[in-house]
Order: sequence, then C-alpha cells, then structure tokens
Amino acid sequence: MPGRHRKGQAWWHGRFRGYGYKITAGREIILGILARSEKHLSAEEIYITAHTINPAIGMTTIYRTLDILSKMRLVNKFDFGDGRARYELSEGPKGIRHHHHLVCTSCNRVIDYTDFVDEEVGLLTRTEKSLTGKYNFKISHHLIQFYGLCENCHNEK
Amino acid sequence: MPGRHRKGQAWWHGRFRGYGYKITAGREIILGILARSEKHLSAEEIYITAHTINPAIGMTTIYRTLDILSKMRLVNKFDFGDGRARYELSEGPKGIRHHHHLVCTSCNRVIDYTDFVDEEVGLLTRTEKSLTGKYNFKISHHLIQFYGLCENCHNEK
DNA sequence: CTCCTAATTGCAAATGGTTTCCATTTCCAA
DNA sequence: TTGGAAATGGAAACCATTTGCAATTAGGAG
Repeated sequence: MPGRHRKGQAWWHGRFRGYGYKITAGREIILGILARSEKHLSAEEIYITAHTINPAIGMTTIYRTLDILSKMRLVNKFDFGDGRARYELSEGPKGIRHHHHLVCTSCNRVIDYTDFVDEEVGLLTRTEKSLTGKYNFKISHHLIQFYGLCENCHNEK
Repeated sequence: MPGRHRKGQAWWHGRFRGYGYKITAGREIILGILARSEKHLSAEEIYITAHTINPAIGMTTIYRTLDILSKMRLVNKFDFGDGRARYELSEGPKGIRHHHHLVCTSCNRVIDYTDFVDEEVGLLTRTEKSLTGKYNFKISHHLIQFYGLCENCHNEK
C-alpha cells in the first residue's frame, strides 16, 4: 500500500507532529493532490482540485499550507518565469526520483530530466561541503535549472 | 579605458543594433548603473539611482529596459525569494566573473561564490550537450543556486 | 470522553511588484 | 531634414499572494 504506513497513517504525519503542526482535513487533501500529481502545480491549480474535493477549502489555506510544507522541505517551490509559483513534492514514502528542470523561456514549458543528475548531485555535494565551511552557511537544498527554447518554440520562428 | 570601444561607443551598442533596438539616454543610464554596481539590483533600486541621474526616467522604462536586456541575455534576472526580481549584468567588455549564489532562506541575503564554478560549468556543458540532443531543446543559459541559513540567521536561533 | 486553548481557517480587503494604456516624444535611416 | 516606427512617462490596471479578524477545530490534559 504505497503512500501509507501501518495503521493508515499517512507517511508525513510524523513529520507534521515533529514540527508541531496539526493534521487537518485541508492539509490532508493538499498533500494528497501533490502526491497524486507528478508535477509543477500552481497554487490555483491545487485550489481548484481541492475545491472539488471539499468546497469549504479556501485559497488562503492553500497558500498557508504550501508555505509550511516548503518550510518543512516536504515541498519544493519553483519559479519558472510565468508569474506564479509552482509546487512539487520533494520526497515521498517511496522516494521521488530526483530531477532537475529544462524551462522554455518562450512558452514556459517545463521538462523534467534525470540525465546526469547523479553526477550533478555528486558535484553539488562536494561544493556544498566546501561552501558550508568557507561561508559558514548551513545549506539545505539546491536548485539547478536550464533555460532555452523548446522544440516547438525553436521551430516556429 | 575599460567598458568602451574606440570612438566612445559603449561595448553593447553593437549588440543593441543587432537586435534592432534603439540606443536611448534611458537605456544608457540603466546599463551604466548595472555595469557600475556589482550585484543583484532590484528594479526599484535601479529606478532610484537612475532617477537621481535623470529625473525624467520613469519606472516603466526601467522594467521595459530590463526586459529587453534579459531577452538579449545581457542581463540575468534572479528570484531570491523576497518577492522582487533582481538583475545582474551577465557579461561585460572585460568579462564578469562567472559565479553562482548562496541564498539565505531566512533573511534573503545572497552570497556570490566562484568555488567549483569551473567544475560545475564543465559538467553543465556536458549535460547541456546531452539534453540539447535528447529533448531538442536549445539551451541558452543555466541557473545554480544553493539555499540555506547564513551565519547570522543560523546562530540567532 | 469532555474541555480548553492555541492553532487553523475562510472571507474579504489590502498589498505591492509588474504590466498595460495611450498620448507624446525621440531615434535614426533614407 | 524628415517621416514613421520605436520608445517613453504617468496613471491606471493587473493579479498573485498576504493579512486582519472573527469563527471553527485539532488534540492534549484531566
């Protein structure tokens, strides 16, 4: 039964308690949506889906929940340049495949890629270690993104 | 005379003409501000400085100019998470040192670093080549950023 | 199981960075 | 020098996100 631990407890309940956050219906729904979808949802998209599940959920809750999820590093927040933030589960019970993004600067399409990610992460880990010592900076995560024109946008001009 | 070519032509004039953009007083001033400053200016900061040089310049021009500069890849636009975009010259006549950023998720302070950048760029170049072929994506630039807590923020809790 | 209280929530209003409208001014090729 | 496209400024519009506040709820204490 992927996504759950024994006793029907969602895998993230413990983490919530650790942070002192309460487990509410709204938060369950939002996490569920993020877990089910595989990519890059905007707050509004999450709101729309959540709303069909439970019309009582307001936009404010979406934003506030996404905020604490980011703080907990359960969710990654991205800026792909289209004026709205995008959210993606950063991990899960069975482990989400670590990936990076290719962002089209013309149509804002985003492609996930995993090629070379291991190499990239290896190098970043070494860099991290070095920077942590040098700047006394406690690094929690990183971001790698490539920008350019996707096939469509490149052709149509 | 760094920053200029013969005849007093700023180094970026040719590039402007290539794109069909006109060279105006406002644009000269904005480029000048970016070239003089070494880091991460917001549109408002640029506006304030530009305004002291020539009070006729409006905010709109700042945004529009930064936009075409980004399109020309003369300027890099960053999101450090404080709700406003930051701009930085991406290159110059004498070559700006390529660097990446360490972003404090608590106070939004940004530290430039150049450690390992050569290695990073080497790997990224290989990755780029591979991704370009695989996804038919014409890559123009990349972004690497580390997030975490800076010395101050880490200590004060 | 019931209570109590701090945490959470929804709604509406406020925010604030960025974009758009449009009439006027400016650049620059011919 | 001149015509017309490009650029500009000020004000209004946009719109994703945040905030104020009163009502609701989760969940530990008893």
